[in-house]
Amino acid sequence: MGWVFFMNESIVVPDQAKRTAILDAAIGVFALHGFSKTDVQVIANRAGVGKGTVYRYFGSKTDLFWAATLEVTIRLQKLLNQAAEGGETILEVFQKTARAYARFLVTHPDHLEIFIQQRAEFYDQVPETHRLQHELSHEKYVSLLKRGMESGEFRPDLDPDTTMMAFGGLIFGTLSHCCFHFTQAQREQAEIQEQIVDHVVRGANLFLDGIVRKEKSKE
Amino acid sequence: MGWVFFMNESIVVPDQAKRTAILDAAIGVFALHGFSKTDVQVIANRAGVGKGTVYRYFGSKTDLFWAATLEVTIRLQKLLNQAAEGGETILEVFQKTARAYARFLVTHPDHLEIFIQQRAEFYDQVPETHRLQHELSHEKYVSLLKRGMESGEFRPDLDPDTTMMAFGGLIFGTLSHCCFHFTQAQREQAEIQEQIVDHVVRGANLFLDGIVRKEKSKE
Amino acid sequence: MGWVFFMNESIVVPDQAKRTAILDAAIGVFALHGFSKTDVQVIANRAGVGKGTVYRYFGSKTDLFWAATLEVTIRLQKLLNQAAEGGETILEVFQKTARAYARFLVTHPDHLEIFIQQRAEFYDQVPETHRLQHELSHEKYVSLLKRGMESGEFRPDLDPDTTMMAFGGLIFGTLSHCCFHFTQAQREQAEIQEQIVDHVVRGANLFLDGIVRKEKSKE
Amino acid sequence: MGWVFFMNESIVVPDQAKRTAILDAAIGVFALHGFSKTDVQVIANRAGVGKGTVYRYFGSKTDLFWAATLEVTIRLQKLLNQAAEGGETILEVFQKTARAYARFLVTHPDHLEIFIQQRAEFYDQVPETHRLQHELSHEKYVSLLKRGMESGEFRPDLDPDTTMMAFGGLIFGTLSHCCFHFTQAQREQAEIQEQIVDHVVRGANLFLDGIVRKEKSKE
DNA sequence: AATGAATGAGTCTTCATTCAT
DNA sequence: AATGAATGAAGACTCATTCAT
Repeated sequence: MGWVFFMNESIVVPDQAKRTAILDAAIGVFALHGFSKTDVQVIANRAGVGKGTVYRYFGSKTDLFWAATLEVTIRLQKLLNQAAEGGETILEVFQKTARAYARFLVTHPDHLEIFIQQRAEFYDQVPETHRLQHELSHEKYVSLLKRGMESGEFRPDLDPDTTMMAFGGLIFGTLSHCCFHFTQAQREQAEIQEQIVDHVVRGANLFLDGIVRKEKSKE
Repeated sequence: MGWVFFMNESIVVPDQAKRTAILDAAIGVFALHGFSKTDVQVIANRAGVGKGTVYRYFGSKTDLFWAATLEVTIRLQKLLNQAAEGGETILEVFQKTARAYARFLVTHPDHLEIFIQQRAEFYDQVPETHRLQHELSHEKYVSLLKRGMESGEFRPDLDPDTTMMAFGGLIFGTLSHCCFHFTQAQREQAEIQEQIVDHVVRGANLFLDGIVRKEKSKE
Repeated sequence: MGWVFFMNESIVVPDQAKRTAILDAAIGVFALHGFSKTDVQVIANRAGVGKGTVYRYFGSKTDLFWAATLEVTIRLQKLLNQAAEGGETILEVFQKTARAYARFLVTHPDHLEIFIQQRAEFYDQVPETHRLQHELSHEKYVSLLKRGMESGEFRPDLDPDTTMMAFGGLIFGTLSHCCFHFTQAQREQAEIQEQIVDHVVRGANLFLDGIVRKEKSKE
Repeated sequence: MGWVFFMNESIVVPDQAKRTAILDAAIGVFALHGFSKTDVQVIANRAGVGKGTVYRYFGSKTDLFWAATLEVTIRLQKLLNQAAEGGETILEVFQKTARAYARFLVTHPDHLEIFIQQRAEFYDQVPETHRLQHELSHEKYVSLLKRGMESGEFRPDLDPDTTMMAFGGLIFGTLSHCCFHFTQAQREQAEIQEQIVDHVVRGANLFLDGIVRKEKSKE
């Protein structure tokens, strides 16, 4: 699920372009049909390679799926890091991150679908590496949150772990729901995304009352 | 996903007890292995009937799955209706409903799993009847929300549709996340559920500042 | 390899006739093409059943092969027991057994082939049950041999184990060779079989005679 | 199986050392896994060359196997010729040859395995060249046997063809059996080899009673 | 000449569904 | 009505062989 933020690539393959082509095809096809209903041959066809090549690069259908998961995660993480760059206050970093997250899920429904498939088909079989990565990214945001609490930006009585989990769940869960009930066109309206982020960031009551009021008084 | 609230049973079968046995078995096995990896024979075994009987009662693996979805939905809906009964204010109705929802998902991880499987495997193939039921339940809560806005209990500037969708997504998404990262024992701690509901109901900023303040001053 | 003599059947299956049909087909096809080059579909076709049925009865291609091995072994063992029945002296029992063994291998080249395939493809992976059966039959003949030595029918200085192994190897090895170089018609000539048995039984010097006695008197 | 004794090399290849490396690797791997289960890539790896090179030198997996067979045959034949050199009587030649044969099979289980694999996988598809070579070697020993019969060393009533075939079968069959049931350490005990050869040479009753006696009197 | 990446034909195996008993 | 044996379509995966570099 949408919970991996840092990840560094290390697998070496003969032809990086071909690897990416297969991965892109895999993401598309897995997202379209779901893991189980996907025929590896279809991925091979879409990638313009032989079936054997898919297996040469990824070993098995399952491993290919995990690679797709990783790829999506990496893309997401890059985006989030970029998005957070300009943030001056911690709140701003969170807001920018959340907005980027929402935008990512909404504009890449196939990437979102990969996360959903992973949860549905592999639940408790997440490889240690993936799980570790998630841990790291979780820690990163938790420590950010703590700094916000210490600096007085956020309520000091928050439980950082639970809050971050809720934070992630809120965005991911809401967006999943949203993706399911709205058309792609509707989803892409900036307004809806904004509203969701607003729900999450402001709604989650991260900040002191005074700050809330100030923010409101700006309107 | 957790979005069907009303549903009335009409299918007639020779032996209701046997039907229920199969359905219970189906829910358990689908939840345990996921839809694709489930072998109908296993369901038949667990239900103590022949494989042919499963097909006599439900026609196909897919139809059996939809029946399981429906069953879970009905159970959820009954629970939510019961839970809401004592609510005096609209807010209370929402809170009680949300708490019951959270408790249901947390104490019946297999029921939650059914929703997840449905989303993952059948995405856009939801039968019209199911979709309609969801519509109805959505409308029910939307109209409740509108009444709350009109009566001044809630902020008057909310968009009822989006808010309700967010509301559902928040609970469902957060709980899914929570179910994935916590152990069953941890999940069942009332405190965690309460916290999540709190995030959702209060955090979603359903009410005016005054109400928030009052509620806080109670502590 | 031609080394299992006792075996009692216990597997229960719905339709014994069908089981036998598949087994017969399997023996024929495995013998014709060898284990690796055999397509299970061909066995199913020859047995007049669906491929799935083959798997229902035998689980896997490999298990089917072991079942075929067992079947051939059982048939051989029955034959040898019958053949030995009329024997009055131990020598006669051995001779009758050896003749029956030779006749079996020669008249059932496909059964012989099964033994050869087993040796070639599964060498050291013989299931414990099969190995145990071989042990038992080996013991049976070894004790027979010992009785012959004690009663004075055979040279008393033989090493029973080695002799029995050589005995089996001689017949099996020679027959294999023979089956390879002669046509089926030639092989079936009683004379050739007789000659081989003669080589083996007399040649292995199992019995006393003038020459042997002299040899002994030297010691 | 073990039936080619003369063979002259004629294939020309660019790099003889590389050819031999591949051949050695092939013998080892074919013997270890069997023909069907052998992956050509593994042979290439063990030989330290690319897979393409294997195909450049040997054309196909099957052809490589035949080349391995040939190589093993040549090595065996050389050994047998050397071993026979010192023999003064025909009997001695046979005995020395048989002993060398036994020693070869016992000390080179992988070479033996090649013969077994050939028999199991290619039965009746032996290339004409190989078959011819076998014919030649068979003739060689048959004519030797005839000379022994004419010179009075052996019984004059033997059928040379059958006897030679039995002779080969006896050694090969017994040794195969022996290799299967004994450990390598046990097999290498000179005593066991001697016993087998004894069974074969003396047991096969190749000679007149008088000759046996003479032989003994020498000791 | 040597290589090893790419290929796809070939097979095992599973399991939803049917249907005779 | 209930059963479970039979079926065969579907799909993952392997590996001999080819061929561009």
